[in-house]
Amino acid sequence: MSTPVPAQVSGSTGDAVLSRRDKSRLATVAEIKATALQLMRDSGTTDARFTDIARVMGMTPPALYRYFGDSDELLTALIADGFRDLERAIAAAVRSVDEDDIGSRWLSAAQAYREWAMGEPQQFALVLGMPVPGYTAPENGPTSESAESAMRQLTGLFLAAADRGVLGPPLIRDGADAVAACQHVYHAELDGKVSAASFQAILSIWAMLHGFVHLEVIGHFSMLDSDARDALFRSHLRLAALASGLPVPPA
Amino acid sequence: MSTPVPAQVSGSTGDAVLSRRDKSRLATVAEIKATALQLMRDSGTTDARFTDIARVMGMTPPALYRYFGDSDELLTALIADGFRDLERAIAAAVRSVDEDDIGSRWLSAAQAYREWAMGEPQQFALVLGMPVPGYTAPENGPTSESAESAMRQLTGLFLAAADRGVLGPPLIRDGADAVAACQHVYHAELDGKVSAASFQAILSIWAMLHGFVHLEVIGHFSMLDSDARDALFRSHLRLAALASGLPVPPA
DNA sequence: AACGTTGCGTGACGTCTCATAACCAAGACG
DNA sequence: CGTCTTGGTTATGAGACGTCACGCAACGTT
Repeated sequence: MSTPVPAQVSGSTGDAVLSRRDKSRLATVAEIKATALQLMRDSGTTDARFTDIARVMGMTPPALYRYFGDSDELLTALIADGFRDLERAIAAAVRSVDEDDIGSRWLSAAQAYREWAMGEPQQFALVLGMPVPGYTAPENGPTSESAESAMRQLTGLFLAAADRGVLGPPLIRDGADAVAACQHVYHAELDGKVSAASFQAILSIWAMLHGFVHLEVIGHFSMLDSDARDALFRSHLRLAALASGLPVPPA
Repeated sequence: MSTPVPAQVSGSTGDAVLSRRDKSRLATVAEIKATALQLMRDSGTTDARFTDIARVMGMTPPALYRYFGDSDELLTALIADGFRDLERAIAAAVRSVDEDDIGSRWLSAAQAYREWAMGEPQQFALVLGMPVPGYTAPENGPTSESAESAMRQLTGLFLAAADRGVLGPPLIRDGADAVAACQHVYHAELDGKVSAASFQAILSIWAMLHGFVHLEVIGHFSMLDSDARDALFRSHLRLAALASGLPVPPA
C-alpha cells in the first residue's frame, strides 16, 4: 500500500491548485506546442499539420481537439508564446547589463532580439510576419500587443537615459511635430522627460533594428559570412545609438 | 467580308511569333495570376485556393493545371512577377528624378519601395517574407535574385554619388574590414570607387529602409496617422542618407 | 470543303487534411 | 461500488489538391 497522501496536498502547494490531471493536461499542451514548433523547424515553414503533430506524439488527430478547439487556437497560442518569449529574452538581456550603461543595454537588447529571431525563425515569422494563410487573428490578440511591448522596451531605455542625463539630441529632428501627438496618446510616460524628436528617434531605431534582423532571417545577408554579419550588426547598432542620441557603445 | 489579313502578319510583328492561341494562352495566364492576387488581397493572406481561382474565372479547378502544373508553380510566377514589378517601380522612380540630385533619387527610390509594399502587401510578403507554407522555392529562383537586385539599385546610387564627388564618409566606419571581402566577391563594381565603409553603409541603410517598410506593412505603425507616418518616413530616409554619406535631401 | 491534330476544358476519381460525432476506457469521487 | 468527468479511439463527412480519360472546338492541311 502506498502512503495515503490526500490529493489536495500536492495541489495546495503555493496558490496554484493543480490536480494531477491538470498537470498532465498542461504537460500535454506543452508537448503539442513543442511538437508543432519542431515540425515547423523541420519543414522550414509556419504550418504544422494536426495529423503530423498527432503522429509524432503517438496519438490520433482528433485527440488534439481536446486541447485546442481549432487549428487557429494552436497558432494563437504559439504566437502568444513567441511574443512572451521574445519579450522575456529582451528583458533578461537588458537586466544582465549594468543599469547605468545605457549603450551596452541597447546593444544587449538588440542582440537578444536578433538571436531569438535567428534561433526561432518560424516563431519570429508568426509573431512579426504576415498573417498565416487561413489564420484569422483574434481581435485583441497578442499580435497587437507585440508592437506595444517592443516599444515599451525601447521607451524604457530612453527614459533611463534621460533620467541619467546621457540622452543627447537625435541627429534628425524634423518631422517630430507630426508624431508628437501619437506620443502623448500612446506613450504618455515619455511626456516631459523625452522630447518629441527623441520619440521619433525611438521609432527610427526600432525600424533599424528590425530591418537588419528581418533581412538576415529571410536570408538576404547570406552573402556575408557569420563574422561579417556580426560586425555589420554591431556597427549598425552603434549607428542607431549615434543617430538617436543614446550613448554610443564602444567599437 | 473583312480584309484578308494573313495570320502571320499580326504574329510576325517584331520578333515575337504569337499565334492566336499563344495570345489567348498568355491572356489566361495573366488572368489566373491577377485573380490569385485579387483573392489574396481580399483574404489578406498569401494563399489562394485553386478551387477559388477557378470559380471566380468561371472554370473548373483541373483546367488551371493546363497553365500551372502545380500550385507552387503559380506561387513562383507570382513571386517572380512581384520581384520584377518592384524592381521596375524603383528603377522608374530613380529615373524620374534629376540624375545629379542623388539625395532626391534616394528619396524617390525609397518612396517607391514603400508605396509598392503598402499597395501590394501580399506580393510584398511573397517576395520578402517567410517561405509560404507548403511552398518550396526553386533552387535558383527569383527569391535569391531579389536581394541582389535591391543591392544593385543601391550600389548604383552610391556609385553615382561617388562619380559626382558628393559621397561623404559614413558616420560609422568600424567593422568595415569584415564585410569588405564580400564586397570584392559580390560587388566588384564598387572596387576602387566606393570605400569598404561605404559598402557597409549601403547594407545599413538597406536595413533601415526595409525595416521601416516592413513594420509599416505588418501594421506596427498603426498608432500613427498617415501624415505622421509620412513625416517619420521622410526623416528616417534623411537620417539614412546622413548616416551613409549620401547627400541629405532637404527637410 | 472535309479531315486529322492539337489544345483547352469537363466530369469522375483517389488522396490527404481538417473537423465533428459517436463511442469507449480509466481515473476521480461521493 | 456506481457515476461523472476526462482523454482517447474509430467512423464519418466536407473540402482542396492533383490525376486521368474523355469531349469539343479551333486550327492547319489537303
